[in-house]
Amino acid sequence: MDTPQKSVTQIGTPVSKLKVEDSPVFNYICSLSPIKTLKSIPITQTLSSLNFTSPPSVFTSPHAVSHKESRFRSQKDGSASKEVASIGEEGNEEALVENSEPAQSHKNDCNTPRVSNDVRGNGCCEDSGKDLQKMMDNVKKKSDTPDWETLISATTELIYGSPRESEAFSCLLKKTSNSEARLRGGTMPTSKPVSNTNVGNNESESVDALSILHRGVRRRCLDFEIPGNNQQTVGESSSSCVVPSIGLHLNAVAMPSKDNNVANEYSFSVNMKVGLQSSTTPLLQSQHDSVRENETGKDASKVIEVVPKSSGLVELTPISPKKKRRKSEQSGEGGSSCKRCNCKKSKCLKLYCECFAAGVYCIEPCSCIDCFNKPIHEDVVLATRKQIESRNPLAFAPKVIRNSDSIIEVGEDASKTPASARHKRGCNCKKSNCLKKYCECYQGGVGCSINCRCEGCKNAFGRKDGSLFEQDEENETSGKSGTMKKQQNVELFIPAAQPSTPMPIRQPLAQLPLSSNNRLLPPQSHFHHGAIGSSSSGIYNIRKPDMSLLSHSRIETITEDIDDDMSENLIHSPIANINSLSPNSKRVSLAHLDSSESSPWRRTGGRNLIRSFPTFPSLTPHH
DNA sequence: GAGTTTGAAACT
DNA sequence: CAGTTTCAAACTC
Repeated sequence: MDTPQKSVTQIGTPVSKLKVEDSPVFNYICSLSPIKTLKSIPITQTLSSLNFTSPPSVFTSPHAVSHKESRFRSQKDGSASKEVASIGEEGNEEALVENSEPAQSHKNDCNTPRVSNDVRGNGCCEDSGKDLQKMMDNVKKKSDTPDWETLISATTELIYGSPRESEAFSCLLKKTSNSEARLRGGTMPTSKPVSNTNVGNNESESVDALSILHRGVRRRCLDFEIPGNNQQTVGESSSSCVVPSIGLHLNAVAMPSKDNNVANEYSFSVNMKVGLQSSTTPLLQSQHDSVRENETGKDASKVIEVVPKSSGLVELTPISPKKKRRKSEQSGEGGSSCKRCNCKKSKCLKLYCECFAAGVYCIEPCSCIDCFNKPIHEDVVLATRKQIESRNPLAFAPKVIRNSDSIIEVGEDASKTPASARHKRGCNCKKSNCLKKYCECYQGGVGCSINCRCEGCKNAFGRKDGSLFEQDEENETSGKSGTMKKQQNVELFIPAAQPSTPMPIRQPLAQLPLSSNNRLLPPQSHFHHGAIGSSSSGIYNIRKPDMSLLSHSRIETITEDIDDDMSENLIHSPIANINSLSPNSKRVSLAHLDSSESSPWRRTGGRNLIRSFPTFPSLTPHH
């Protein structure tokens, strides 16, 4: 919460305010037409908007940044909508507000109520300067909303040169759900009118789209994620996708099973991107939701919808707690579900909470009680997190880590142990024989190792004693140690016992660049683990990495898919050249990127290459 | 859906 | 560091 304030403060600087207020044009415009207004206000705002996106903040605290933006956005949204309303009919205003709420609101307390209130509370046109300021104030109070819009607005501002314009634009976008509008929008005039019109008519449609977006973003309430969305929205329809914040995706990715890491990484990457880069959205889409893509017929709408979904959210649709769980079980395995917790006593501030452990905020689908793992309580979350980390620096680190060796192995010898990925601390199973998800190793799709203190280990992914799979087990005689490792089966792998259904081919793999995982396909969850960055990279904040974990922190996602879309997008880590095998055992080559490369996202021949930023950007040593 | 089992996390 | 308790997910019925 603190960090956001900074930005807020910046934004709220008197200077901008004065300018805005002073501008005669502004007043005039406000009262009359949004369009003009847009033109009237200039640079000042732009600057402030820029501030929001400013990279520094991002680095400082991804979370915070996102917050800022998100908040800002909500404000803007509110103001924008209000503006429209005021301009138009008052009656509509209410309607707008109402509509807007749904988008933002969540069942959970996450943010919703406030937003709506704020929106209503803000007067819009009266004084844009004041308005802005109010927004800032409100922002502080508000929780967070993810915000694409913020990004968009920022972007648009840049483009348009005036906050108002951008605002109008964003509004338009929202309403229309059409990115193209933006393009045309060069002329803002249309924008407001459009919005008004929409208000009365298409509102629901546009609102829905927006809501979807919002939800997607908020789902996890990960700030980082939002930015990406925004961008997407903004840039979107055009081929240039917005740079999405990976965060979104992460969430999505993360969800399936426990994979905090993933989420973290994404978020991180998001931060990096906050600056508004071009996006990779497609990736997301492809990764998680190629399916969904089909749903929307229109590009623009498509974009919008897709984003959220990919972001993780799956959960656009509210789900009852129970379903939640089930869903997580099911979809989770599929790899596309989100994390949802069901905490009752931990307030979601302990590692018991999957969301917290994963470095993500609890969201709507969570059925937790007295949840503090929300943007609103950011400070608490961060503090708790620190505390836990102080106790155990690796608490939020990926649970599954790859051996440094693995890299080498990957490139050269597929044959090596599948187990190159191992659980950080090892399990301590006594009764489950490491054959159930109670076992973290099993759940993570990795074999047990020396670190494990399990009894009667029968881990299908590799037993403590060194045997690889259950098959071995069954074959017990042959199974024992190392011989088996060599088989390529491993690569293709999927333990017979594997609980989860085979990963969809198209399913993206988030993997640790280093690990041999690339070759292995663990049960669904596997990829999560691999992918996952530690919380350290986390959503909540970025901190210096554990060197030991760094390698993991990067994500490599490769989508290989049957679906064209999917296949086209690749996310990979900058770290090293890695040849990874898809589940199919197809080889997916990752271009090796240097971490140094400025832009994470790359397009190659029409294919989108998305690179995730290293969790720890500069730090990545990797070996 | 309720209850049980399990093992990690937290606590002492 | 070991033992115990707490917790929530995983699992069973």
